[in-house]
Amino acid sequence: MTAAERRAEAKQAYDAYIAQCPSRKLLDALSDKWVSLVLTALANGPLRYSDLARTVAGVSQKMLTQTLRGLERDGLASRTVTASVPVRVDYRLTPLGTSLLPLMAAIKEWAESHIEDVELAREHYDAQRDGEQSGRNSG
Amino acid sequence: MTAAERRAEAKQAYDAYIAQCPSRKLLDALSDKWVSLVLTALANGPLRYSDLARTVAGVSQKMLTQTLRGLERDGLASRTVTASVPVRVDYRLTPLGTSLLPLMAAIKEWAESHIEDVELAREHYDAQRDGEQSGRNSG
DNA sequence: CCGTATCCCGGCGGATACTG
DNA sequence: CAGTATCCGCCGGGATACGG
Repeated sequence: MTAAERRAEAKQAYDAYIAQCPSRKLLDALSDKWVSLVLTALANGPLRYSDLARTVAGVSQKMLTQTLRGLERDGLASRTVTASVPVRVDYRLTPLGTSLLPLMAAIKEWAESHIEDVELAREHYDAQRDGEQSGRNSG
Repeated sequence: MTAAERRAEAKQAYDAYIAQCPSRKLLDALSDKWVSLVLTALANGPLRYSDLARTVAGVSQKMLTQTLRGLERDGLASRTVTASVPVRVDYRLTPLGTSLLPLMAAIKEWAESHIEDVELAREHYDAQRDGEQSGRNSG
C-alpha cells in the first residue's frame, strides 16, 4: 500500500468523522485565515472588492477572491455585480452570514477577557524552557 | 527586492496587525485542526496520552503531541507525569481552558442550528455552477 | 476594476525509526 | 507508554501575467 493510499484512507476516516460533526464543519469554515477578517470587514455593511482588499490589509488578491467565493458558496455572503465601466462588484453579508456575528462577538469577548492570560502562560512556558536549557547541568 | 523579502515584509505587516487583535490570536489558536478536538476530548475530564490518541481518532502521534504542547504553552491544558513503569502522563484542562468550553458550546450551537443552511447553500451554489457549465452554449 | 490561470516555494503534517 | 528526530510528499498561498 502506497503512502498516498494510506493518506487517502486516513482522510476518509477523518472526513467520515467530521461529516457528522457540525461544529467541526463550522470550525473548518472559520479556520481559514481570512474568513473571519473578511466577515468582520463586512459586518459594518457592503463593501466593494477593492475596499475589501484595503480593509483586510495583507491579503493577496488570490486569497481574497478565494475567500469570497467560499463565503458565497456557504451562503454567508452575496456578490452583486454592477455592469458599469469599470465594473463594480459589491459583497455583503447574507442573513445567514449576519447570524454569525453574535458568535464572532462572543469569540471577541472571550479573547479580550482571556488572551492576556494566554500570553502570560506562553511567556512563562517559554521562560521555563529556556531556564531548563541553561540550568540542565546545575541540578 | 527579492520575493523572499517581499514575503517577509507582508508577513511583518500581517503579524503587526494581528499582534493588536485578540480575536485573531484566539482564532489562530483554535484554527489548528486538532485543537478543538483535543479540547472537546478533555472537556469530560483528564485523559492519558494514549486515551487521547484513541478518542481523537485520526490524529497522528506527532500532531497530538504538538497540539498538546501548544495547549500547555497557552495555559489551556496541563500535563502531569506519574513516574511509574510504564510512565503515565495525564492531560487535563486548566481553569483557563475550561473557560473556553462555553464558547465552544456556543460554536456548537450555531453550527447545529445553521450548518444545514450552509450545506444547502453549497449544493445550490455547486448546482448553479454546473448548470452554467452545461448551459453555456444554449443562451 | 475585478477577477482567472499559472508557477513555484515554504511549511504542515503523516510515516517511520529510535529513546527512556 | 510517551514521546523525539528525521525524512518527505502535498498543498496552501504569494507573485506574476493575462482576460473581460
